[in-house]
Amino acid sequence: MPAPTPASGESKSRRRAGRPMAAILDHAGITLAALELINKKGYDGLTMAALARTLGVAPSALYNHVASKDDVLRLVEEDLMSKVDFGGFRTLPWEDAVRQWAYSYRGIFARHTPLISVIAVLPVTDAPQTLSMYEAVTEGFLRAGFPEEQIIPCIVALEAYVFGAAFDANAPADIFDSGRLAESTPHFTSAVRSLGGESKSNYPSDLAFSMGLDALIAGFGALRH
Amino acid sequence: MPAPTPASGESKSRRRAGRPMAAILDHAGITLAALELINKKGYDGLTMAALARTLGVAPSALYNHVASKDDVLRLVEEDLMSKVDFGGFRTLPWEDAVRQWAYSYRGIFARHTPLISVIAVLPVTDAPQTLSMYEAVTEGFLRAGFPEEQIIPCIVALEAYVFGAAFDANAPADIFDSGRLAESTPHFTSAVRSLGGESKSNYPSDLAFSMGLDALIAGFGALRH
DNA sequence: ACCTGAACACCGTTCAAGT
DNA sequence: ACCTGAACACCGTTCAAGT
Repeated sequence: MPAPTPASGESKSRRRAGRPMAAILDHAGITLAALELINKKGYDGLTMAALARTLGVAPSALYNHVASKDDVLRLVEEDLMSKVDFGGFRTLPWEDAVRQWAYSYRGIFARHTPLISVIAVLPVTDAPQTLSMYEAVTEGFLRAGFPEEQIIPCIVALEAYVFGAAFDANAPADIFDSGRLAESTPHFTSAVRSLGGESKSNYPSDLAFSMGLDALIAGFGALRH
Repeated sequence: MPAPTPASGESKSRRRAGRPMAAILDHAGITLAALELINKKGYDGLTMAALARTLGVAPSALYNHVASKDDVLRLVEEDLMSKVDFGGFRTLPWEDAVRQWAYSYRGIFARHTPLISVIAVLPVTDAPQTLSMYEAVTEGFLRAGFPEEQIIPCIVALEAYVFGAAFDANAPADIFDSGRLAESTPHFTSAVRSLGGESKSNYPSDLAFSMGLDALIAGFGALRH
């Protein structure tokens, strides 16, 4: 966990007496502090008061730099988007690039599901990191031979799948335990039992994610000319 | 919008002076009132205070019937699940049944996206409506010739896709407007423009949903023996 | 330009007191 | 058994007053 140390050339110290830590009150500093808070206490712990506390200022001071808490969430989202690995679209076959991208995308947002409702409805207009991801992915699809007008729908569908799967990755292992109602749902209960134990991987939904992703890649891949 | 009229045989009137409406304070009544509130004011309008107001009681009275607000959300979720159309699995070819189910599922939860984070992590143990849907879908997959151990992963993947797509259905039409940054993302901007106007359907994400669903159905359908 | 401190209008939840 | 009313510990946000 990288501590929010101030940038290098601080001539006038921003540190105040009695404050444990100095941090720079700009978008980058706010983003860093928000991520630190989320990692440490989860999204319930991300309050404007806690954020201000981390930064060593009064809560109201934040409103000189962001318009609202939603604004903070948008800053965090942009930072996360820049961490999604879409590099494969310049180096790998299309199928592998999509797979790498989707796994990276899901892995990051599985730990940030509260952002998904924000992203899905957020116009991309002032989100440069998000836009540069879309640009790279679009280029990858073009190079792979997709008709231009099919590309955005493919990306939208893949993203929907990734976001939905990100929620599943947080599900408890016993999510499909039918409990007392097992005897009234025999086929379902048996199908769940046939899956076997939790030995295979970290997330019980990993097999499902892999299967669905394969189907999407195969189906979309056939659209290339 | 069905008004929350009291059940038929009310011998002692529950109406209080000055209260516009009577409603029964049980799980069914609370669910109905919550749905009415959500339809009228959205999820921001669903507060314990507003719910109590609708029901004509003090907020604290609700806690004699539910443990928390999350409990209320679970009641609403169960009610919505009972409205998802999975009847096709007993009457239609597998492909058509999946398509009908997925469209119905998405249509309902597109207007209840705040529930998705609750559902995705909620053990199915005490959710009879949800379980009966899973049972019917599982039966449909078995009848269609799926190996038992493939069924749950297929359902999980389809559900992930449906939930993700439910978010998209709420996106504004201009979500992909790259704005001032258009010239730095030429391929993406051009791909968006090639989609044409909004003439085709209500939701701009309908084409994407249809394409992804086709791919999942084709890919999974090949697993039957 | 940017901060503080007080205040506002809410939240969900608890609990003693009533009937 | 189930309700009321008061209270608690919070929220996000605004704004006059300072520097």
